[in-house]
Amino acid sequence: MPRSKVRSLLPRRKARAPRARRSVADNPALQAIWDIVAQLPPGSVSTYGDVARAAGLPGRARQAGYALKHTPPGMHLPWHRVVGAGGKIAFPPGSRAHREQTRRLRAEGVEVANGRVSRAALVGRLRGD
DNA sequence: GTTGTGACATTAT
DNA sequence: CATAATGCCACAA
Repeated sequence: MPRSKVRSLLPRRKARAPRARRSVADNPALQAIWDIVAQLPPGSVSTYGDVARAAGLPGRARQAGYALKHTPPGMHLPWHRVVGAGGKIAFPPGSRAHREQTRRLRAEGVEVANGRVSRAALVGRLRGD
């Protein structure tokens, strides 16, 4: 039996949006995330999940983290305004990045204690509340 | 192809 | 409070 025929009998898989990228910077998903982060006002803090959702990528918090980890050189984003669910800083406690983020947040008047930002600083939807 | 990883989130125990 | 189980999905190896 010809391969073409066999292929036609195979189970139909859910079609996914085409992803014809040549580089990281061309990835529309990352662009969307960078865009959202860029708009976070000073003194406010959002979460990876919320950023992803605002970027049209619900349920893809990890992509938000990936996007921030790969911001192009020269693009200065307020990455420090993004933390994990519940306001927890995502970097390992004591790490360079962890201290840096804490420092920057405090410089904007955001209270940080035990690797957590005060609930009041969280912007937008924080489930319930 | 498969497997492992990760700046995550949610729910259950 | 902590840990585990899932779900999620792009990437790198």
